[in-house]
Amino acid sequence: MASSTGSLETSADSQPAAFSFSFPTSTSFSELLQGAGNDGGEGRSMTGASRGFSGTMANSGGVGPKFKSITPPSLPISPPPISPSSYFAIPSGLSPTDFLDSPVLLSSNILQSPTTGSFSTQTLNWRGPAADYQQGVKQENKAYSEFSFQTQASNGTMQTSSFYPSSMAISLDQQSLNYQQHSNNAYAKSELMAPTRTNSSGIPTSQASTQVNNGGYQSNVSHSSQAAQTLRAQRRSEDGYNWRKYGQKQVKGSENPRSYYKCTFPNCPTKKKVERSLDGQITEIVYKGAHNHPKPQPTRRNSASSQAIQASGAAEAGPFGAQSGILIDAVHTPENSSASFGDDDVDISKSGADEFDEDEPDAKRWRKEGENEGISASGNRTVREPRVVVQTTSDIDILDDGYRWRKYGQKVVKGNPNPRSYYKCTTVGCPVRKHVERAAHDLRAVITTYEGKHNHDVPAARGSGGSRPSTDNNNFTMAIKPSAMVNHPNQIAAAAFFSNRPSASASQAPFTLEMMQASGGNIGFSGFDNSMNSYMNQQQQQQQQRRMEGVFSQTKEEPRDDLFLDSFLY
DNA sequence: CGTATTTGACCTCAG
DNA sequence: TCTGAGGTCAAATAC
Repeated sequence: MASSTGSLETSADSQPAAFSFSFPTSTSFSELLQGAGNDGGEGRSMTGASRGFSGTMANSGGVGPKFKSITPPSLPISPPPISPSSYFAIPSGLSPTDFLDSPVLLSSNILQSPTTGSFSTQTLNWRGPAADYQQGVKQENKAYSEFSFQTQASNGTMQTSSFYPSSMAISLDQQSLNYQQHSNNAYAKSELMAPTRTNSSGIPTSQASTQVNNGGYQSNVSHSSQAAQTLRAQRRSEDGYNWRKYGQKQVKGSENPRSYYKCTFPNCPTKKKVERSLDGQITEIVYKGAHNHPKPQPTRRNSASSQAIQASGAAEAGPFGAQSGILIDAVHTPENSSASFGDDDVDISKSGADEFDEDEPDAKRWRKEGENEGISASGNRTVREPRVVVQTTSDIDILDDGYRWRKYGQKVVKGNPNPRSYYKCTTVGCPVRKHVERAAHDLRAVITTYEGKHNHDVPAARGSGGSRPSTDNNNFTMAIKPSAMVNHPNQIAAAAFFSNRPSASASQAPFTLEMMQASGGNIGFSGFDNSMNSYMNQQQQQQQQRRMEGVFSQTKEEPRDDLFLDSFLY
């Protein structure tokens, strides 16, 4: 779509409803795609900025994103999304908003994907390191089941690794709040500062790097014909992490081959699968598991960048770590310069399909995501922006992320007796939505799914006298048990920014100071114990929940797209 | 020569 | 229990 407007169609199913929406950004997805073009890197990101529900946007096809039944076209994806959940703290003095202002967010609205290196990744983290912490080292299984992009903090081992910035070297024990905050802050800063990062070869890695001007992905690096080596290099560093391809398969229902990658870091359970169109464009990226280590240092950087890196590294080391680091380098490096990163960052949103695909258990998502992708409403496969899907674990609680939300629907979805409430950002023109639900297996676990990217700053923090949330040790926002999937890079990013502590999972919505206070301050540290519960006791959680709800309820008004949703929901 | 990718076979699991 | 699809393994191959 050339225009920023897209229409969603529900799937054939029963609800024919369709609706249209416009994206805030001027760049069309298709444009983004083109820009992204072919760099082979998974890194490309596309992003769609805001797609609400995801639909895919049909690019050229003109088909709008589809919702549920149709294959989820993934919307925009940007480069790897950041992990939604990354938790990191915002340095004092900085507010989430600041991050928003950062090139990364602003520019393209695109977040990189966690894995790919795109912002998203960083921003979003999947489960935070917390997960790891919690369970000690968590079993891959769990990790996997949860979701992907996490930036986890690191485990002790990793931290000591030479790869990481000195700042990163922290022992597990240190994962105390301070540490986390420290790292988080660093992380956050780094992100702010460095929107892009470079790959080992000095090329901006990840999508971001590859992207170019249009905000879309750039394919500088790899235009279709790039050498395999180039591709390899990119893969390794796209999102700042190193990946090893361990399989490729043709997925039924899709003409696009799906490639499977594993993080090469020892014992890191993170995996990602990338689906590319025949022309090499990434149509979908799904991350699974959280990195349990900081992001590897880029091979080259200038002094300025090195600082950034360090910061990032620290951040990465933190809970969220993993993904985050990506951006940093880029910023400082010439290569990175502005440009590109937008796309990467932006990205991701998950396609609406996912979101609304409520019927599908998260557990299956990893598996099913690939299917359907790229199919336009008409049934034709279209090139779409890759979408990045983050799968998170269910350990997390939902928190306030600093934005104001209006509840526009609620529904009990299949497989979970707990109602899923649906919220929409109350800012006019902001397409971001999220839905929250408590896990069927554990009420303490909240699954939050974000969709779309905020096209505005974070409103004044509630309870903070109108000031933005800060990250001071005393006042920092943290994400608590976010669970679920975060699709949107943006959101993820936002979440990440808010959160300080690595929580068990990644995606989470961060919560505000107010919430923290409410929780009695325990929250921060709790994540290390058991996987599911770590954080706070139920009461606390309930309190938070109430607060959140209260917050939500405060915002009102809202448009009608909701109606659209409502039609689905009810 | 070392490392990463390719690719067919095998494994796992949901229906 | 069977079947099929997705995911993973690992030897072969490429870089």
